[in-house]
Amino acid sequence: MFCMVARTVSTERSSQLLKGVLDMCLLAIVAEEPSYGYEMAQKLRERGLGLVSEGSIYPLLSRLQKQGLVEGYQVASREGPQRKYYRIAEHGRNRLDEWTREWRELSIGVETVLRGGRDV
Amino acid sequence: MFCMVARTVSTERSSQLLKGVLDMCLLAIVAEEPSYGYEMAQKLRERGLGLVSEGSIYPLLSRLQKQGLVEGYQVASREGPQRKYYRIAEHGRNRLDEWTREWRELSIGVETVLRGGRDV
DNA sequence: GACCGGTACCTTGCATTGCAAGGGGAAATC
DNA sequence: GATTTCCCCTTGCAATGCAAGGTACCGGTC
Repeated sequence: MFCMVARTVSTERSSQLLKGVLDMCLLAIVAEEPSYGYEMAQKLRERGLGLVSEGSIYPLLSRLQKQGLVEGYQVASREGPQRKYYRIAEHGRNRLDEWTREWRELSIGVETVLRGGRDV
Repeated sequence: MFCMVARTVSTERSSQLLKGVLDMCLLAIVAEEPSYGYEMAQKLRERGLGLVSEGSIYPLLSRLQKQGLVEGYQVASREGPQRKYYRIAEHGRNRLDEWTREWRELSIGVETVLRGGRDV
């Protein structure tokens, strides 16, 4: 009843951290194997990115498709409406590599700053 | 003359990754020892976050001050105009810890996704 | 056959954040 | 006195993710 407050990890704040990372994550999930929006949201949750909302995912997938990084196709389902699957495109795989590199560079930089510029 | 193009690592993209991270970084720098805007920009550059622009730093510092996370004070300099130093406030130190925790959580989550949910 | 919960997708309005591009002024060096 | 380095600030602007809302399909139950 009153548990909905409990695990709001810190939504407003953390959602800012997601900026520029979400599209990379979706691309990474699709690179592994084709998937559809609803399932991607679940996977993100499983892997510790529970704060991602569906409202962010669908527009993003459209954008990725428009950019030619993924390809979409319809598949019927026995447990609900049609699913819109996405698979990664050649172009998307390269982009994912770039983004991953940039992300790691930034990530290392941030850690360096957090540690006061000492050691690694 | 035409060298300004050379090291544009990938600004537009990477700047998105900074969202929600920059204030934490500034706080971390100030937590280490008091500093001023211009110097913070240099430190960020040294530590691998060269893409940060001064235009982002000054408004951010004002915000941090308004939120009571840092305190500002003027100091004369022999090598130019007055410097506006900032030191971390009690409240800021706690906030930095929170933000750091959240950042690491997210960071781990992203890595997990990038690795396809396998291993750590 | 009416209803419900889970599945699955999408849109609008909004707030936050960082940037580029501009400006100004102090001290030192030439 | 002109230039350079230092040091601060502001005004648009664009990108991104969210909340909140809506639609619709399906299988099962009553």
